[in-house]
Amino acid sequence: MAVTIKDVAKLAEVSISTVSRVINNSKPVSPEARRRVLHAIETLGYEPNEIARSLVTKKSNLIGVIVDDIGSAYVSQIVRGIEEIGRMYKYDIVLSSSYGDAETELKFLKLLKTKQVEGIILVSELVNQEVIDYMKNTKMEFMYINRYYNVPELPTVSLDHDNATKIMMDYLIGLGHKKILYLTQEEDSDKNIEVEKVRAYEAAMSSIGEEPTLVRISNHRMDGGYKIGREIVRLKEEKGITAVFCSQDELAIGLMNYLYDNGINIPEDISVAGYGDINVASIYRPTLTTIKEPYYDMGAIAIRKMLKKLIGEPIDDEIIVLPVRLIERESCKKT
Amino acid sequence: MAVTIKDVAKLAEVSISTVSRVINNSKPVSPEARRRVLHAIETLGYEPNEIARSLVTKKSNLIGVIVDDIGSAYVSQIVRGIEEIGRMYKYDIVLSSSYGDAETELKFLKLLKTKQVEGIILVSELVNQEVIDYMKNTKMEFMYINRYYNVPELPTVSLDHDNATKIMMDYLIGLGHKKILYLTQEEDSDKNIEVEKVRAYEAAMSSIGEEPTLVRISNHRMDGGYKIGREIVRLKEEKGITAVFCSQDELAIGLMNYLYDNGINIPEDISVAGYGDINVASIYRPTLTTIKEPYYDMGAIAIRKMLKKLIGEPIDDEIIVLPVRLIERESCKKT
DNA sequence: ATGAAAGCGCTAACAG
DNA sequence: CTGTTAGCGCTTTCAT
Repeated sequence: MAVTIKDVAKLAEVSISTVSRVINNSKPVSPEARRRVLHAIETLGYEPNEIARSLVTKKSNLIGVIVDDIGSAYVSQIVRGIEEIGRMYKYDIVLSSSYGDAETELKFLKLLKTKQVEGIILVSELVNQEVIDYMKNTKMEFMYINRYYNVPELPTVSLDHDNATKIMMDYLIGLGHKKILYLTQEEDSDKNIEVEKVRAYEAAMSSIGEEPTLVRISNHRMDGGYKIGREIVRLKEEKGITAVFCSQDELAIGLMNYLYDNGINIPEDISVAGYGDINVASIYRPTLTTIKEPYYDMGAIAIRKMLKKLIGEPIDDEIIVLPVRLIERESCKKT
Repeated sequence: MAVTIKDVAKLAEVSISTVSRVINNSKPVSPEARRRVLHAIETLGYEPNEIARSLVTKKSNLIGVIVDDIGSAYVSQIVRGIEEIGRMYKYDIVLSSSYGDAETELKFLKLLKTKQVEGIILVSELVNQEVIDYMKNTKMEFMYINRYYNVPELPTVSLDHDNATKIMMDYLIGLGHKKILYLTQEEDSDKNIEVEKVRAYEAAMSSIGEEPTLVRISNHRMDGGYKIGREIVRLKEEKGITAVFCSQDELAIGLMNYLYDNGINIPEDISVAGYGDINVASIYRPTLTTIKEPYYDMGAIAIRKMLKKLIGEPIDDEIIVLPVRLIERESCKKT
């Protein structure tokens, strides 16, 4: 059995209350008693049992984090932000991956609650009405991060996708491109952020008097971008597309792989732009011109807001909209 | 205040023990009582407090995981393995990142212990004698995963690097390469796995009657590989190097970036091989021929062994040595 | 400044 | 099958 506060008290010849007081610095203790307690702690190698402490204080110093997949590059960046800031406030992270399953998300939400986490940050890739309802009805602190969908009902940290899209389109147009293709997701829900991005894309196209060329696919991962490559090359021939703006970096990389494998050069033969700035974007050659979604910051801000509430610091209640910016690299060139 | 077992007992008009029994299915309960309890749980929305439960059962169902950096690609794969298997046994993961700081590793070790985790998996990139000593003297379950160093004193899941190196060298030699350069780390500790890899490399070179060409660098991340590119090109000219075997994929990718940026084609002008099979290895173009270190499996095996001990299942006590294999891709060609 | 005692929410004998 | 009771290790009144 591990050494407890009782053992320390006995050795130091004081009561357990006194031991507790020196551990927590909660009340004045005579120098002499403090010395003996400290010495006892030292010789016994005592370490307080946080579980027992939590039971009485109702503070677990735990934040639950449910992610889609910790193996996903952008997710791990978000978690990095959460973890690093949480640490500064002495909070630990309990991590669960839902692997895109809606039921699992809900299950973990409940499970983490039983573990007495003080708040939950959910990094999701889907929109789950059950989760929304559950979270609206429980008073646990909560923060929602979703790269693909807007869920205004839940507290979140959001990005100005409309503006970001505009910036990229302006950049491409500034480079002389007119026939710009936008590779996006299939229409599923009006919560999909692609609806506003598509709208911004179409507005930009119309501003230069061009017809939009939209390609929609269901698989927004790399292989999705790869598989659609053929179709895009066809469109390039048929419509004279000179630039492809991909709604996600993964799509862009997949597409560039297809083009590489088929002897088409980037950016000489065609320009490709991404959205997200995942890790590989700067590693891949040619490096990918893209919009930087600040993943680390998204995690950091999410937990910081949560912690402020938990700690009772004054909270800036407005919705935080993080800046997005254009990262100009090699994959797009003047036409 | 949250609803407790007492509230349920009162509403169901039974004792709290009965409630406990139905929750845990630990002892027979009359159908009638069970029905009432279940009903009460339902109407009150009762969820057991795992903290309280842990305090008495001494089972937290928590595994502490300390990693170097969750944002690192191979690390997140290991964690994925840990998390996924842990989940199957109803264990949750408490995650901490040490960011390569030895003191932080130790601090987290102690911290997690106070949180009553049942075991700790440490994914480290350094060798920390204090950690070794601490873990040898505490009876907490422990598992050590280190991509760069062997620490035989600690339970671990290891890879057969000697064999892996041999396999790669045989492959390269089979392709007709003779002047093969090995890009490795600076000599620091005899625990560095590079000592056995270098030995295997040298043996292979000597078997074909060639002098080894070793290049050592301190920075084994991507920019390290990039920066050494110039020197490697020089060696290529001077010694007629036709293939570069990099001790880590990161190095290989960095090097390929340098070569790309300087108009040198892979594999036409020079072959490049990696070690690790990190995510980008298959994404980058040309795709990287490499040795697959099974990161996911390493995490999965580590926690599985730990859980077996925790659960008391019979344990196969031998050291598990995971297979490594050659992944033949595009970056190496016949000379 | 210190100790005694109550109690956090739950499980596990123990008795019936 | 069920209720009573004693704790798990700790914090926190409440006295002194």
